[in-house]
Amino acid sequence: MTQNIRATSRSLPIALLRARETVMGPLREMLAQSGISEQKWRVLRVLNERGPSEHSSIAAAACLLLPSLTRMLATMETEGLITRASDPTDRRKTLVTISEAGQDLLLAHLAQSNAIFDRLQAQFGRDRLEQLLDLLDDLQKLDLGNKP
Amino acid sequence: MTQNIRATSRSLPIALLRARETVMGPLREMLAQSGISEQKWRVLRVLNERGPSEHSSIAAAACLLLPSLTRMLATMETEGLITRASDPTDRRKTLVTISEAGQDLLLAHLAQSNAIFDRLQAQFGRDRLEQLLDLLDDLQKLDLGNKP
DNA sequence: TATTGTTATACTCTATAACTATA
DNA sequence: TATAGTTATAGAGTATAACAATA
Repeated sequence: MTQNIRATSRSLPIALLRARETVMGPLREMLAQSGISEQKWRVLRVLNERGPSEHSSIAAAACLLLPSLTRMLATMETEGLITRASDPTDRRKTLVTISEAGQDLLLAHLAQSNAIFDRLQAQFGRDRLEQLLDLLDDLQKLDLGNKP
Repeated sequence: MTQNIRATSRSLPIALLRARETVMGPLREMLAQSGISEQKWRVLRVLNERGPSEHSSIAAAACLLLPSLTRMLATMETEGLITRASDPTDRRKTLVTISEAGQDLLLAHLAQSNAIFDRLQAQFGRDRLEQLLDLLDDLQKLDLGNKP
């Protein structure tokens, strides 16, 4: 066993991934029923939260690369989940908007999604969950010299 | 804007992912130099920590599916990073061991990896980082009724 | 009959670069 | 010349199911 290497449970990337896999377990059942991928779910959540948005801004918020997003949005448009229109003030930009059907999809799974969150909160503790979310939010805001 | 839906920054799966992307930024440069994928890196870390391990155990610890792992290990064996041998006490099982070359690869990037961690620790605060790692470790241990 | 792992298959996302169009 | 987004392409990982070997 090599020395000086941090335990994997104290490796932040690995710890974040393991925690995420634990949380995603029950959510994946829900997503399977909804018929959309985890990535598309994030895009809908971001659009619902921010309103009409540019591709770059969606990609950053949903943790996706622009080329991935481009193709996903094309599919989502044919599925009627979003609409696209070019920005009149700068025609290089495209503004993406969540459709009624997209909002309905989010709402249709809201109860189930909240139930999963509540169960997690009950097991983990409300205060500690808030504390964790605060720490994660601060971490995400750090500038580590990437994201150029 | 639909009501009653949690802000994405308070969605645990999204918050975990965004935090992870922030942390992975500088690490990806390191991995690009090492020539192996993020997934293979996790497998090496797990093997280095646990010693000879079965596929199922590696898959769970490195957050990979068994079929993905099977093919990755085949590649890693030809690359000389690991060795495989069937368990003499139960010949269904395969024991995977990190090779010298695999350990050397981890060690070759240890200084760089530690520097990245130290920079993060300096910006985020040592205590808060420890607190975060503790919370993540506890979260990962929860039984949410998945992982059957 | 249950467990461990492999193979097969289809699909999605990732990653990089080259390209278009607008500014 | 820089920016926003698209297209092209290759490849890697994901997800499911079906299968083999062993227990």
